[in-house]
Amino acid sequence: MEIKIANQFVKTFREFLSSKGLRITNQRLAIFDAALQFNVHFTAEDLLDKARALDDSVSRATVYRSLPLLIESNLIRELDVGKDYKYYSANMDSKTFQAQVICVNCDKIFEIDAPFMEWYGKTVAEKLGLTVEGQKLQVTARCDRDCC
Amino acid sequence: MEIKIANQFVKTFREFLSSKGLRITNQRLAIFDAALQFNVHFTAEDLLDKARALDDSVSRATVYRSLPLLIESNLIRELDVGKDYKYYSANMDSKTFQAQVICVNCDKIFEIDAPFMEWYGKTVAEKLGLTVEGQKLQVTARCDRDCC
DNA sequence: CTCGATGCAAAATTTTTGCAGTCCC
DNA sequence: GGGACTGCAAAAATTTTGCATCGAG
Repeated sequence: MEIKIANQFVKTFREFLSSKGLRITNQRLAIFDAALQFNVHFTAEDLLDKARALDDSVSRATVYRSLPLLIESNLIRELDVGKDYKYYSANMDSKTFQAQVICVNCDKIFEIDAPFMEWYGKTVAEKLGLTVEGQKLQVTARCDRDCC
Repeated sequence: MEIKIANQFVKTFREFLSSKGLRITNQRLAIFDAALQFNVHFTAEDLLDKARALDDSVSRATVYRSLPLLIESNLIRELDVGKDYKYYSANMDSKTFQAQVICVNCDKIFEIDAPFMEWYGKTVAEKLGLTVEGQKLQVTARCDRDCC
């Protein structure tokens, strides 16, 4: 069943590429497959490693060139939590707005639904006469003992 | 009067350095003075330029080594809006929590009071059993025509 | 076949660091 | 005078890019 779900996403990805007139290459498929294998957030370098396990011809450059496509296709989300590198995660169709809680002790990232925020940010931006494109709420926190 | 206010902050900075057993050097003073001259957000490179106008012996390394001090002293705030470099701004004692609205058209950063958010983020993190260290709300938006 | 896509390595960009010399206290 | 501080340039670290080659359609 897991595999069926993954196949569903792969199909969506292939359709996205086709609709944009982009080519369906082994490398792009390997990178996307690799992204789906992560249960937690991953970095570009993590993704390169796992993609190479599927197709060892995948290069770092192609990973970096593919990430914007995956984001544009809405199948991957980018998470900038203020580190020098970015995190990514497969976007399993979570429709509601999510806030991130980042633990400074264990570096774990919790994502929690915060549907109210969407309204709040929109209201704030519209007061300035701007059109909202996106928003994020990040809480930096510290685990006392047993969070990890 | 502007100058008097600035002098007040400079005094605070000198006291901060002394209390930490750090030395009061011309370079550190020039960098801090330069930071106070900005009316808008600035980057490390902006700060280097302006600090060099006050003391041309200031090096890039010293700017980068001073920024953490200025942040720790609570006289400067760091703003990571997801670009590859960071923004900074003199922290003129704004006590309330502020959200940032970043325009993708003109790159302008608006800061608005959002005191409610502080409570919201805290509540969310505490539900996870974590202690809040800090938080930020960022809205990415687009100006239609006359915002800049 | 054609042109988009890739791999490689070099470049770019921001920030950090090692080291020898400087100057605050 | 001693050790914190600085400047310089090289190093880090992540991401981007130029170019020759490859391969999807």
